[in-house]
Amino acid sequence: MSLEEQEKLLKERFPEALQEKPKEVKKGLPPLPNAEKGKVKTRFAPNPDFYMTLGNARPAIVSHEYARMYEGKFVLRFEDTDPRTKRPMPEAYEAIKEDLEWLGIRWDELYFQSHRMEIYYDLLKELIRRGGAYVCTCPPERWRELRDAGKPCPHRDEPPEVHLERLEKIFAGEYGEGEAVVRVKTDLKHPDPSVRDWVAFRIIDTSKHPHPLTGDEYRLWPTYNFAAGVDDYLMGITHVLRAREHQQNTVKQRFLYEHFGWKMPEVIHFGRLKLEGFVLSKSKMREMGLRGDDPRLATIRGLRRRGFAPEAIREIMIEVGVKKSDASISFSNLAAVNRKIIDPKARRVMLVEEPAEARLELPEPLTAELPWHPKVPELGRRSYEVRPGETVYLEKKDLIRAKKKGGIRLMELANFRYAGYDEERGQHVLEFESRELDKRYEIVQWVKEPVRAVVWRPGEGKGCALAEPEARELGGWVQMIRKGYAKVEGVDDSTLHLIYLHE
RNA sequence: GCCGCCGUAGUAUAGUCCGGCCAAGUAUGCGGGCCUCUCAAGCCCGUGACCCGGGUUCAAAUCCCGGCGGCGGCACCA
Repeated sequence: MSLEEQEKLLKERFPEALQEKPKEVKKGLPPLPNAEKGKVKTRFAPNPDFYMTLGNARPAIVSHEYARMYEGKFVLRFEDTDPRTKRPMPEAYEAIKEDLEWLGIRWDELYFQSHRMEIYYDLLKELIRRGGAYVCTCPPERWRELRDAGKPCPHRDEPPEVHLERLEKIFAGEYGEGEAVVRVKTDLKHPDPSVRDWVAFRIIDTSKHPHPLTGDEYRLWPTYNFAAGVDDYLMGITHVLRAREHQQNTVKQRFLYEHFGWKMPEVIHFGRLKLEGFVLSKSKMREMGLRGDDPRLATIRGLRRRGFAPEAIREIMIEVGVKKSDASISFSNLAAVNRKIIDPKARRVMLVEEPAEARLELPEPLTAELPWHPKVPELGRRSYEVRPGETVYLEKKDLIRAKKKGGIRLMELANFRYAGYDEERGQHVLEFESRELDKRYEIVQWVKEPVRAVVWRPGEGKGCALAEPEARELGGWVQMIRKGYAKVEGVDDSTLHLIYLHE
């Protein structure tokens, strides 16, 4: 039976079987496990050691979005507990907040871990009393040997009082960096050696490495696993969304939760994120030695300056979601999402990058009326008058094609016959043909009495161009006609600065 | 090396838990067309994927086993 015959038969006998089922097209993030409306609490916990990057935007956006979806709460927490190797960058705190706000992310609660040290110390003492942690003064190499052998260090089984005493000595400054650490008891036979009695606190000499917020006030600092683990509980976080590099940390933190008798939040790990053509790693970005808002950077402020809309970044992050596999965002995909958002706001501007002069032979002056946007009349219009014999600038390429085709149409102005090249004056000569739109000819942008423009194509460099005079008044997004979208940086010395965005 | 996670079109994602409505959806890209004083936007048509090999089953993207591939972790970083 052919498909058609089968369909016919079905239609006759069981018409209900052919009813189209309304297929739910799910937009947005998949549901969260064990989530209840009104009770979800998520967090974004950046280390303020650099500007926020697109990579950071993923946990920030999905965490915030989940809180919003479930009408829950969202926490912003700065994890600045390493004044030595990942020393916080003082300006990063405010920069990250600004970037989050720009992305449309509002937080219900704000914390700085460096201001929570007393809380961590109290909990540490409690943990020691419970026999869940100990102060270890073994030399690192010795400890490593024991760990690899799956054996306890001599301090592990000492009574809590000994450790509490030693802890006081640490506070009193009797131990230097590396001379003592606090370890959480886990499983000495755990297949992953790094899980075995992991370090919860270490000494950092803040007289040499002052913390930007607390100076040298504290010298015993919690590690990520202690501080984040404890805070997620204390702050009532129900769902933790973080990258897969934290998978082992979840294993480690589970031991902490067991010692305290706490319930672990749901933890979701997602894969690595790549953006075609960009470096996403903070350390590599730092090495590049560029300003935080350089448009070549995949920092939030870099993308912002280049012209990406916050909605576009949000949308793409929600689309990518929280899968465990790695995701590589293609630039054209990001551009497409962005284009849809900015296109209605982008005024069309005529700009010539490889200019050649053309003299217009006209019987009488002509005026071109150009709307700033073909579909959005509210954006207004401007007009230019051209007089007989006046010089305009066109793209070299367009003039070459005009020569081949015999003519050219200057946008909204008129059709011209290509009448040759005036060697003496170094000008192409275009002769007026007609006003009405002539589809035989290519429609091109043109400029007269232009203003200087600099177009910065991130990754390629800056190039000079000539822009129509009215362009001086522009701001925000523009579309360089036939070239692509750009962001207006500003005008100085009567030069218009543009950053090329995408096609 | 050891431990762990993941493999759906060029890219991203839906479907995988609970096998059949999947002859695999959507977006973007790409090709073509329509519309349009931009090569933009909009509209229409087309293109293109279940990592490989076995097994279970009437039926496998989905369950099982084995390969292969990618990624992550193995810090007194976060």
